[in-house]
Parts: sequence; C-alpha cells; structure tokens
Amino acid sequence: MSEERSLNFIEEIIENDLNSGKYETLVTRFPPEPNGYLHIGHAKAICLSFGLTKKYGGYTNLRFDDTNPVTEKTEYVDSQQEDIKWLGFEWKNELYTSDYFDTLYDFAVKLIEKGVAYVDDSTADEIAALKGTPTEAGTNSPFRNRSVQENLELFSRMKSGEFPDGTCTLRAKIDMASPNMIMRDPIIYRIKHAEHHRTGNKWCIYPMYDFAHGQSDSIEEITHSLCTLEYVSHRELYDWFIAELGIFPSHQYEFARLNLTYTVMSKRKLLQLVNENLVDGWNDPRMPTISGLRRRGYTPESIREFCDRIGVAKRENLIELSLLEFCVREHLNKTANRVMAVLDPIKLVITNYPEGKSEILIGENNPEAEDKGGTREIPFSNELWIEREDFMEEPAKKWFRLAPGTMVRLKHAYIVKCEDFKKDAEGNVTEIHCTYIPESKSGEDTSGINVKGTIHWVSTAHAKTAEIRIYDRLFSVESPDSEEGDFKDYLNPESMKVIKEAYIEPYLAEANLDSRYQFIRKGYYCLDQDSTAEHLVFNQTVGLKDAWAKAKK
RNA sequence: UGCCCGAUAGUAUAAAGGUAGUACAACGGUUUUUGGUACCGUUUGUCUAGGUUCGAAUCCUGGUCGGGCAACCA
Repeated sequence: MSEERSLNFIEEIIENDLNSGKYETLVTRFPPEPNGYLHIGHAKAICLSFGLTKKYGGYTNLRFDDTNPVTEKTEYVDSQQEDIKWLGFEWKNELYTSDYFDTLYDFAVKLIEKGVAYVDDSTADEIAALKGTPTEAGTNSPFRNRSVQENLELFSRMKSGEFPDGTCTLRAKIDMASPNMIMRDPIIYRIKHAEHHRTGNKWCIYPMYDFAHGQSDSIEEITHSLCTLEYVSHRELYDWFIAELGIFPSHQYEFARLNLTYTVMSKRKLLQLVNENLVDGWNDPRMPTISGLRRRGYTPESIREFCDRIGVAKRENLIELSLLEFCVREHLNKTANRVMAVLDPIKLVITNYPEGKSEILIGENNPEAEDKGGTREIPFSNELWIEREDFMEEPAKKWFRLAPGTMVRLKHAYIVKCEDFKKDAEGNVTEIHCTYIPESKSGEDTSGINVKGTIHWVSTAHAKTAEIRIYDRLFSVESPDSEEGDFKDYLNPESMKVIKEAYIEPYLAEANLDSRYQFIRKGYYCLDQDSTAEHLVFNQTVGLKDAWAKAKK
C-alpha cells in the first residue's frame, strides 16, 4: 500500500488544499443522470471520486442529477446504485438534484432581484439566432431589459403553469459578446409540463444543468467537484453562479474521460445497441457497461485495478482493451478454481484400462492460491472426451500434444500413449486410441517418463453438458467513433460464439452465479444468468494467453 | 475565423530546471503436470522552430497537430 506512487494532478491539488488548510475535510460527489446504465467510463469517475475520499478521508455523496424529467427513470436509479455498490464503494448521502428544486427556485428569484436574470419570450430558434457564433458576438434579446418586477411576476407565472412548454425561459444576464459561448445569457430554467420520477407533477419548470450542478455541489459543500473535460468551458459559469449567489465555493476540476479500444462509450450509442436489439440488453456480456462486465465475469477488484492503472490526466486517451483483460486475468488467476471442460470434444479410448471401471482422482483446485484452493474429486474411466485440437494426425513442428505414437499427461491422471485413431468416411478423426501407463498416476508417478504436453479431459460416463458462450470484441475496429459512417457498420459479426454442447466435469454442477472458474488451458468462465439446473450456461470472461496459437501464425 | 484544453515508446502514465522511468502490448529466454502463471531479458519515446539557462520533457515565444465550445440535454 505504501509503495511510492506519484500523485495525479487532482491528488496534487487536494494535498495542497488539505495541507494549506483551505479545507479540513475532503468532500466529493458522483453525480450521474439516471437516464441509462453505468459503464466502465463511469467506473473511472467512481473510482476517482470515491477513491480520493477513501485515500484522504472525508466522504463522497451519490447525487442523481435529475433535472430533465423526460429522460430519467427510477429503473436507472436502481441499477446505478447496484453497480456502484458492486464496484465496492459506499456513499455518505443518497441525494437528488430534485431535492433542491425549492432552493434552486429561490436562487433564481435572487438573481432576478439582483437584476442578473430575466424572462425571455423568444422562441428556441430566436434564441439560437441571437446567440452569435464562436467568431461573432451575439445580440441582446429584446426582452433583456425587463424590470425586476416584471421578471419576478413572469417567473412566478412560469412556475404556476400558466405558460405552455417553450413559450419562455429564464436566462442569466451575463454577456452576449463573451468569447465563451456558454456565458452568452445561458438559459437557466425552462418550462416542461412533464412528470418527474420523484417530484411527480409538482413542478412544470426545471433548472438546466448549469443552474443546478454547481449550486448542488455548493449546497452539499463539495470541496472538489470532478467531471470530464467537456465541462471545462462550463466552469466559468459554475463559478459565476456561485459568486453571484454568494454561496459555498465548490470548485470544479476536469479530467479526460476514458475511451477503450473496440467499443463505444457514449450512452446514446449504447442505448441504440440495446434498442435495436444488436445486443441482449444493457447487461449483454459484450457491453462495456458495469452490468455487462459483471455478467461477463469481471470482478470488482479487476475493474478497480484497471481504473487505478489507467491513471488520471487531461489528455485525450484511448486505452487498449488488453489492459482490462490483463487486470481480470491477474485477479482470476489468483482466485478462480481450475476445472476441466472440453469445448470441442473428440473421444479418447484407453484400450488397456478396464471397461466399466472408474476411479476417483484428486485434483488441486488452484496452484496459485495460498491454500491451493483445496482439492476436488474427478472421476476417471477408460473413455474420455478430449479437445479435438489436442490431436494432430500429422504433428506440426514442436507439437507437444497427441499424435500417432506420442505421449501426453492427462491432467491430474495418467500418461497415455497414442496407439491408433479412427476416421469417418469424410476423413474426420472420430476416435483416438491410447494405452495408459499405470505407474504414471499423478502425484505418485514412478514411471520415470517425462512428457512435454499435459491436456485436459472429462470422463464420458461422468461428464455433464453445458452451453458455452464465447465473446470477442464488440467492434472490429479500434475506434468505431472515429470511423467514417455509422458506428454500427463496424460491429464485429463474430462477437459471440455459442457452443451448444460442451462437456464439463461433474464438480461444475455446483457452480453458482458468484463462482468463477478457470477452464484449464482455455480461459476464465462464469455461470450466466440464463443458466438453469437442467441447462447450464457459462460465459467466457476472457481467454488464457495462448502462446501456441500465436506461434502457429 | 474567436475562446478554451492538450501533446513523453504501439497504448497509457511518471519525472515539480539536474540519470527520460513504470505498466500493458510486442519479441526472446528460464521454470512449469495448464504452450497458463511466475521469473529474466530485448526493442521502441519528449510534436516542431527559436529563446532563457551551466543545464529544458519541464520555463518563455511562434508554429503544427488533436480535442472541446454556437441543445429550452447532462
């Protein structure tokens, strides 16, 4: 824990603020809008804001930024809470921007009284037209100089529902010529006769993001308000409202959002994939959502480790998926029990092992765990399933596995020698015949034989069947966002492969949704939610590194 | 064309004017009853041109490139 690690720029700011006595207690917040499921990009923000108060003391609030009733749903509130908890973080207070609607309304009245806010009857198009462009100043609205009294009255009537949607807005009176477009008399309240997921029909006017976020931070006395780079230009407004209102000076700091290769991260695009049934919902194991990663078999530890390793900076980035995969392999390698499963079976018959006989072998569950993960019983007999790819009629160079005349170790069992094999009319190998060496039993081997290859197997008489789903990257290009045309054109058609009937060792019958396994020589797997007692379904979280497959190329 | 960010190996991220380091990736090797893991090693980098300085990735100036900003979204 105490290893020397350099601080990121936000930690530097915080240490300075804490050391200088500017703040005694660090307070951060995570402020999602409940309009979708959380994804790995949110995980970065969560790990940052919650991680900081874990490191420096203080606390983090969870605040649902629910100022737009037409996009927000309780379903999303629930899923977002579940995902944050699953990631391993606890918030101090569960809050909603909608909790502050009364206060925010009073803030707006205060600005009107100060003469720095006015009701504008212009249409959306008119407001846009008068906004100017980045290179040309905007023009003042004809309603900009209404009296305080008139504004007060109009704003009150907006609140009481006298006007239909879109007829007028409340705007801050700042500077229509500001080089920062955000400062050109931003709209701070709009009329929306819509039911809110929490306040119901109490309100028909709702504050805009800019008029809600900073003030909410201030109300909660958030010391360091962290958000992504696209809000940089909003900071000037954030500070302006706090100054005009004379409220607690929260400060906003921006960092670069996470981009990951071979996927998309925007909620809008993820929603499209869901709505167009291009994936199996928000928690499809190929989705970069927290719930998707969870279903895929990722662990909270591995995601936190990933967020730790990618760092925090202000530079745009595109992180390689291989780092995420490394993190989950690293964690699962230490924690997942090893088991045997044959995904593409071919029969192996041991001709000198008595037919009908079976014995129970003892297998170590995890050589990487401190206690070796305990042991389990594995039934063995004269007929086994092995992986089709573990036999080659004409062996390649440096082939360690089965071929006519070669010997391999059956994991946890005996050394066998390939004596013969059978083919069908099409020339496909259908059966492999071996003899075993009785004195080579795992753990009590006195044969003196050393073999290079060890393969996994399952006894045909004892095997259970399972469906296995193997996933690959969702998109076939590194950055679907920056390709020409529609991002959906770049979906990887082979992102999911289903093996209807694989053979697994009987031990796996006790798998539950929380267990993670390493299928020896294959990868890491977990039970899918679609699984039933009669029909087991496993998801591949990530494959093992495969130096042999690489060497073949 | 305005304003605001940013630029360090393939990808990220450090070095607070003083040895350009770490991780992932790639490549090679050792160990191995997983062609896994572990361990060892190799390749590859300061956008550019000036300036300040004994000394610049770092400070200054110009340029180049990338990103953001003109929703009654957040």
